[in-house]
Amino acid sequence: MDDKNISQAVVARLPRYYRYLGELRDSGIERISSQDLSSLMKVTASQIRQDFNNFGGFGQQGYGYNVEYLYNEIAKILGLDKTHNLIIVGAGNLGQALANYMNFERRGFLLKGLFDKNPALYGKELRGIAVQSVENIECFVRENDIDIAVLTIPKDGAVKTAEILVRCNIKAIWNFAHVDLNVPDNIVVENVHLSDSLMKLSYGIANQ
Amino acid sequence: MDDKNISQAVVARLPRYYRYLGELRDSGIERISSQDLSSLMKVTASQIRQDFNNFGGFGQQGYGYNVEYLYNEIAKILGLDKTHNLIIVGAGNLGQALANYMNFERRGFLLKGLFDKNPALYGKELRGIAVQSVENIECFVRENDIDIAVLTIPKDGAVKTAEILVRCNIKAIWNFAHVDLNVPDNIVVENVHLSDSLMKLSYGIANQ
DNA sequence: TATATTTTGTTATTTTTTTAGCATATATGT
DNA sequence: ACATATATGCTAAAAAAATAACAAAATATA
Repeated sequence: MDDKNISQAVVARLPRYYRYLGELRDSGIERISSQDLSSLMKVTASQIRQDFNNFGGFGQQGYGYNVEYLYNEIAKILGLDKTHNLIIVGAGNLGQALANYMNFERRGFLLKGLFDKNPALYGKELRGIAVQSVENIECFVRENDIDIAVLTIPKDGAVKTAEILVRCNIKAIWNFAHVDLNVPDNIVVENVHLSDSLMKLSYGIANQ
Repeated sequence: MDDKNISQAVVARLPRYYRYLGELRDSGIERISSQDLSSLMKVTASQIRQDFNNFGGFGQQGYGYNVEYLYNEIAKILGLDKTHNLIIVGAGNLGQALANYMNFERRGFLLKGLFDKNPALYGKELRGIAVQSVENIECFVRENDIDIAVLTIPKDGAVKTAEILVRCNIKAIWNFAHVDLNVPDNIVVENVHLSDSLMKLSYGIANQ
């Protein structure tokens, strides 16, 4: 895209801004200043202005930011104005939870396929999508314009599946497996390491 | 605990060190230098040494780090040498996934209770634990020495439940709800905002 | 319409985090 | 036992991130 050197820290804050702006919009608020957003979100007004300015000037002096406009601009920055086709690999508890939880569909993330290596699950339907064999991943991804693969399988399978997905020119992998995937730079990997998160929590308890 | 000013960035890296050290240990490696760990983990050796030195000197010049020893020390730092009792509030797909996935038990996180507001689920058992009414949370937490509450419910419920949990002197909340909980400073909150994660991924696609 | 107030965008400063450099201690090899 | 190679812990430097400061622009008010 146009902007080049946006730090990960900034990107990581965007979804939270997006969430707050959405709530403001839903409650009918039309405009907000960085100062007011600051006290609402418990971050500095300066950081808010800096963050937004990484992507251009969305506000107006003396007025502040138009909530609806800013909300939509952030959506565009996050790529939420486009739809993405995704598959879930691993139809166990977590995979099913994500498939069913597809609140994501509202945001343009469309579930197109479900895969598992356990034949007992083949044909089982979730949200109208039948589970099929992991053998089919390669063809399916190529033929159905899949952008995102969600990996909810154990680590060995995740590593192997990632290799297949790379061959299929997948754009991004949402990785719930407890392993670091080694893929080319042009493929986006977003890790959700739940046990890491729980350990951070544990650290917090141990160190008040 | 003893150490005071450990940055969040350092803490966030500890689980990953722990994971790699565990794998090294399991494959029979006895010692490792920061340099070798560096190329394995793709972080600088300097950062590795700095990180560990926040908690004391675990290595030896000319030798490196003893894998088993370091692994155990990090476990202590993360509080994994103690057990924690936890409850899951919200027995929907995600709650069930986490309950069943309790690989966490190996690390000392013991599931003690399951709660939901849907009466249809009452009595349903997961890993030998029966789902009960959210009405019972307060008593249960007080009487069963619960440290951690996992919130896998929608945001409105999460906010209300958090208030109850604060009254019960819960130590930590693992929050999967899409909302920022407002609790006193002495209560640890670890957020897992899956949609934030998915948006970061989306950003990655949009900006290659 | 003029004046005071608000509030951004941007530059400057401070703080935090990461990386580099090196003296010192240990291990290894001859 | 001595010399050489390793590799930490720590200090110093560099880079990145967060915060503060403020001029310029727009709004609100009288």
